[in-house]
Amino acid sequence: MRIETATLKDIAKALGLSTSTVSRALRDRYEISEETKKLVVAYADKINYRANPIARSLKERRSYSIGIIVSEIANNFFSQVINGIESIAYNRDYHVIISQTHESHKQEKLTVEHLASRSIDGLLISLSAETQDIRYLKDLYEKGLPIVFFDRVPDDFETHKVVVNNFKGAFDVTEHLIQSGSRVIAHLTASETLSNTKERLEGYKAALAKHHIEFNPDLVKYCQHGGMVAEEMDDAVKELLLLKPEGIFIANDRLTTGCLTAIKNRAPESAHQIAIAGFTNSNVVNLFSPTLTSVRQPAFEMGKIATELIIQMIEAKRPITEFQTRVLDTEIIS
Amino acid sequence: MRIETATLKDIAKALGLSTSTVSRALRDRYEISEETKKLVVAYADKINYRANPIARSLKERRSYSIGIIVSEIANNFFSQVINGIESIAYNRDYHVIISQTHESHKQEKLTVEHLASRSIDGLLISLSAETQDIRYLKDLYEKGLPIVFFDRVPDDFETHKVVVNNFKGAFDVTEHLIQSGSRVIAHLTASETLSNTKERLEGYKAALAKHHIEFNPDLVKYCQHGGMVAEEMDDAVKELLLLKPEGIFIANDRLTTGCLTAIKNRAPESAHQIAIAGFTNSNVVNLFSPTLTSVRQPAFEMGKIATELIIQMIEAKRPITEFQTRVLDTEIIS
DNA sequence: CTGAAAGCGCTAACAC
DNA sequence: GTGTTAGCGCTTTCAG
Repeated sequence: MRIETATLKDIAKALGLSTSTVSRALRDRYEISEETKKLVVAYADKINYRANPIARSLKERRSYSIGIIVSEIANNFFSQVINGIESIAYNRDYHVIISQTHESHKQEKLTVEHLASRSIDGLLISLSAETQDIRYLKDLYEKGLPIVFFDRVPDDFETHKVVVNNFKGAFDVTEHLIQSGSRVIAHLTASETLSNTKERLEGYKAALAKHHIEFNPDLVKYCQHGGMVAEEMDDAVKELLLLKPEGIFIANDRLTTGCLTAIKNRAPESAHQIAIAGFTNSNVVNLFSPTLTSVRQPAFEMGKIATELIIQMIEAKRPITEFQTRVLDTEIIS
Repeated sequence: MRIETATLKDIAKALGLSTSTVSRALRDRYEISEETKKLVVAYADKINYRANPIARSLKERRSYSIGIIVSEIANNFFSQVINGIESIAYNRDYHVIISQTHESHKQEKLTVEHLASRSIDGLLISLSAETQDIRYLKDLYEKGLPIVFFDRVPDDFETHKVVVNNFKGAFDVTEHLIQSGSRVIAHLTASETLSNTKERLEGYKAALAKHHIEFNPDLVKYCQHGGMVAEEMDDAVKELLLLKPEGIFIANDRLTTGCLTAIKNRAPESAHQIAIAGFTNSNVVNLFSPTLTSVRQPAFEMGKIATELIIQMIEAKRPITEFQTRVLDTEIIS
């Protein structure tokens, strides 16, 4: 439903000018006399004129808006990233359009293509857990859509990326568990295909190696659905508990809370004996019991940086050829 | 950035037809012969044609999208509502545009007006905590923008609304605290101006009255920032603890977790003596310690209903004159 | 059944 | 310095 609003034509008619003069006056172009500008601006203000962004988009083939794709907004990490994005975008006069994939590749592709047809100026995306094939993103990119990846990034795509040092985060927290006295440390992780879970697994292994603890593959459990399916986590926890771990390192947000729940339900007595650590950006970890050592990602910061990069790409005069991968440090809170 | 895509013109040229014929064929109009339709559809499929939604919006003065305004997406309640909204909207071929107010009235007005200028077909809105003046919404509404309020609704606005039974939710949970043995029950709440906190206060009072407990205004603490400012909550908790409450009933999500934190920090020894209950849609309350009795709102359901109502308004042939206020029940989880 | 043409609101050559 | 005009991609009268 379009609401009746004043148009350039209305202003032009009222002031006895042409629409182009009005348009130019409002955009403060040098060709227009100060007098006319004042006149036009004053009248536009008075009638509370707002340029129609749709018409503008159609004409200019851009929309002054940035598309954001995340798997779930009901996830502290992503909502914090989004806040970071907005904090920069609005100051630079960009709007943002947020979309969720719910971890579905199909949904992701559909949404991205829809955003593209809406003339978004750039795309900030964290890939869905399912996504393998990024051909469709490459196509859009090659046609000129600026893309910056964050968090879950593909390795075969040349553009700006913003990630955390997953290896180091995992290494440090695993070492933390070791230093707190655990030697038998389990690792609960998501699908092997995600870049960041791979890196976290490597960090875990490296910390074990450093402390001369032999890596035991049985202590690593994969949850393909990355914490979206309670049963899967419960099964994994059940099997893990049989191995009597002294510590558990969990690779992502949803798995962390899901696994905590499973342990609490399954083995309330031993829950407090096992040292649990995991990646999460929850704001309420301090309330958890059993207590949790959390690996926190600088989500807000990540959003800010990604946005600066995408705006830089959007506003670049000539195609960018030098791309950066910004790696941020995680923080351990225990 | 507009990506190069095929247009109606391209199809028309390729097939030796006019754009209007192609347009009609794709929209399956009766005037076009089956033959031509097949031809056009086949070709459109082949080249993966997608109508440009911007051009369509400009022409039709609508966008097949629904605007959503919430205070924070980093809030389980709202993100669940949004999921409910999407679940209906996408099936009915509407896109959604999500915006946050961060509880700022100014931001709210700005965003709503921007969405309106983007030709959204309808608006789903939960008012910001600051919002008093809804004149600007009335104006848009009168100009023809369908609006459905949810959660935080104004009382002087005739349209569909979806809310929870705040009175009953508060009454029940307060009674629950009483029945668990508390007689001195504090109430921590947000700004008095929000409709739902008012109702929750009333429910609390009514439960006390029913059980012949005298209402003590000192036991009610208001946090103007509704849980956005830690200090405010901490002060309120500090004062409350002096009054030795046996139970505390907290009126909203952020306050609930914030207050739990404050109690835990301030009085770890007594935290487990006090029965705490509060409104929250957190998915991880089961992990909390001290334990919490939560009043949960049917957020997903709320989103679904609001969306059905807004689509009904959007697609109504004639102006709607009969409005409903749907009241959903909360659920107590302890 | 199909085509020509106007127009949604805006911007930007190109006149003058 | 200002106006005229074309056109972004689409839908939709109005003609034929």
